[in-house]
Amino acid sequence: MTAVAGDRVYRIGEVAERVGVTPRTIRYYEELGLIRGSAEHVKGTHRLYTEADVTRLTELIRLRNLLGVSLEELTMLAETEEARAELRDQWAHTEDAAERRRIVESAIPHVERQLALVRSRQETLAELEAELAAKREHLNARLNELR
Amino acid sequence: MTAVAGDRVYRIGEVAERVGVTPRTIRYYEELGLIRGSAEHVKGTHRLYTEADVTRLTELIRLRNLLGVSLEELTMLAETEEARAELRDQWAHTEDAAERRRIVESAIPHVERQLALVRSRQETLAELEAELAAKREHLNARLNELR
DNA sequence: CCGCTATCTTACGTTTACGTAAGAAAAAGA
DNA sequence: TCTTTTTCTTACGTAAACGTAAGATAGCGG
Repeated sequence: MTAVAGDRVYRIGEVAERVGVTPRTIRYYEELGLIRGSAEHVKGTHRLYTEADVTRLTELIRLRNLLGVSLEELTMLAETEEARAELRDQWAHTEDAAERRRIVESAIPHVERQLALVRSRQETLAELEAELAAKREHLNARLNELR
Repeated sequence: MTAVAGDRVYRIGEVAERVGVTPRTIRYYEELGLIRGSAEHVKGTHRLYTEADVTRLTELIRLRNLLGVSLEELTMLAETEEARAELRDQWAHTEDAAERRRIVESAIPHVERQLALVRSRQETLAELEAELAAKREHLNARLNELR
């Protein structure tokens, strides 16, 4: 069970480059509890990240960029729940189905909160778009009027 | 030509409350050149704002909130052009049509830049939404699998 | 085992976007 | 005109989100 390949680990520099931030940012996020580390990382040693960690971090950065939320709000949104779930997911492969179900179940409302937030933002953006489009039309009308 | 009514002016406190910010924020924006003031406001006297000013400020705040851009980017986006255009618009009522046309023409690409930005943001949000929806589906599938 | 490079920890520095305090002055109201 | 309220200017303070520097150490390639 030494894995199906793909359990390659990355160091902070490589991860940072892949997701488009600096190592400092990643350590800062860990410090805030936004990503794991505080527990499973032995102080003084190099931090190691899995592909799943990279995926998660990428998602967080996207949420930050697109929604413009503060890191505190982002922490609320993402919670450490998912990280725990991801970790326990592998651990759960040998565990009983009931536990696995509980984990998956707890992950769903979390994704739905993100979805709701994204959609809400889409709606307000649609309103803004409509207003800008109307404004442009109005300007064009005025322009024709002046000929 | 003492106006058609509606040329009521507001002081900074009232404006701030209406758009949902503090007076300090408004002064700060003026300081950055995001809104007018530096020129037409006599130092030491109370600042006065028209309904058009309030509208403009509201729009700026919305762009800031929805797009999450920095005030520097916002300055680029909004430029002082529009403010000037607005002001000159009334002044242009007595002016020749050529000048009025020039003003309206210059305002259009400005609105289009904002529109482009909003739409671009909508696209990336749509992508994110699709991914989140897929993720939710995946989780639901796993959940059914566990029964 | 060794050297070199990437990381680690600690801690102070920086930028953005305002908050807040203080004293003076303008403007509104009676 | 006098009082009261709101605003003005100036300037230092602050929270968030990292940047940056320094000295030590981990860990990979040889």
